[in-house]
Amino acid sequence: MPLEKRFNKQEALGQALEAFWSRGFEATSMQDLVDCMGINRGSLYATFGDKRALFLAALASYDERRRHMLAGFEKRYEPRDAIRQVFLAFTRDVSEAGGNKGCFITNTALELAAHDREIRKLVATAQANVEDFFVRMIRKGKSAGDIPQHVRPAETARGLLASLLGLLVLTRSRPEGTLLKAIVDEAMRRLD
Amino acid sequence: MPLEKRFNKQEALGQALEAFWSRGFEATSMQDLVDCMGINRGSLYATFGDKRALFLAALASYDERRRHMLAGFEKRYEPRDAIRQVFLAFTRDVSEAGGNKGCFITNTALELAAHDREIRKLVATAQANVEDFFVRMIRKGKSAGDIPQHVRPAETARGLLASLLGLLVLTRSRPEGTLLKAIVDEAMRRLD
DNA sequence: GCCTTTCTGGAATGATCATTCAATACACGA
DNA sequence: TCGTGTATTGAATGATCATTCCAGAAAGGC
Repeated sequence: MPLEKRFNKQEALGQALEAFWSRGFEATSMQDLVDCMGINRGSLYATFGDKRALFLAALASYDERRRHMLAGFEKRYEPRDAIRQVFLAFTRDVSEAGGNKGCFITNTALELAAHDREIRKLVATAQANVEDFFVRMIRKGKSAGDIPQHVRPAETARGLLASLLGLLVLTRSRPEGTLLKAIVDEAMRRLD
Repeated sequence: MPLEKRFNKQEALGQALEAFWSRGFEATSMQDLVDCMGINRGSLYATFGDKRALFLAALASYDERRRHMLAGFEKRYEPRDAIRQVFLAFTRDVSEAGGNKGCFITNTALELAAHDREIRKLVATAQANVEDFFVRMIRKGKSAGDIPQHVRPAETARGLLASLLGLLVLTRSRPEGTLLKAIVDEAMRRLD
């Protein structure tokens, strides 16, 4: 049997994700990645392929992590609170050092989606997942009496998605806690 | 008197704006700019300074153009329609070839604002301008009877801003006319 | 017609980019 | 203990990056 790998693939991918998430695709160099992943150049190319493939792997890993988060909220909270938690999850660590990274998928949506069909599809699917999550929660909330009957699931879910994406933009340009909280509250009033 | 410039500064800046707007800062090379601006390298550096300065000039030019747009809407339309026009302005040319460029300032918010204080300030101010525009229009609409009395200006303006920014994200990742129109309608329901 | 001044054109610079490669280190099966 | 095969390492590659620079062109003033 050959020499076993000296690094943990998932850990290294996690480090790459942090770098891409914070600075984006173009502004992150392979040198940056070699440094922050604690991996050698050759190993990086051997395990992950080229820069774009590594980026896609990081994006997929983030997407999965986020799907788990949604599933967790769906299980742990009442429908209405589950929706609120999605919003709060992104406003939470904004004040920490280097914390205003926003949402990796949303950042990618603006940087790459318009010019890269594969990435656009991935991003669009991820956004549609959140939209579907909102629809599901609204329906559940309506039958549970948690959410009033006049709320229209599909329409409201789209509106919530837009508000969430807007929040994620503001996270990077105006990372003030009070503003972001106010946006969340306003968005949630759709469910009153 | 010396040889007069062979190019029009504003036109050249306009071309640079198109390039940055479409591809962002990092993905646009000086070579791209030399090509699309129809200017020589030396002239470019002599008139605009380095890449970042040119980008800032393009951003400022876009910002001014947009302020004019808002002022025009304020003059031409009833308050409620003025707000709607802002939303529609960004969904209009999405279907055209190479048209899903979104909003230059929003694109910049995600690409650069988190790591560049000067740009963050510029972006934040531009967003605040839109927010203020919404506040003004809501107040005006309320006294004109165009917008119902229960609408709270500051809060609703923030909500509208978030929806608008979300729309601008979707413009790049899911540029489907029907989705975008639906988002606009949902956002405007805040004023019913 | 020459001088000054400004703009132009493109070559040159050095840094950094993503990617490849050959040499070395290592663990296991024989 | 020796071969086999993979992982590691860091130098090397060639392209492209932003930026500088200099020789030449052109339009006044004298």
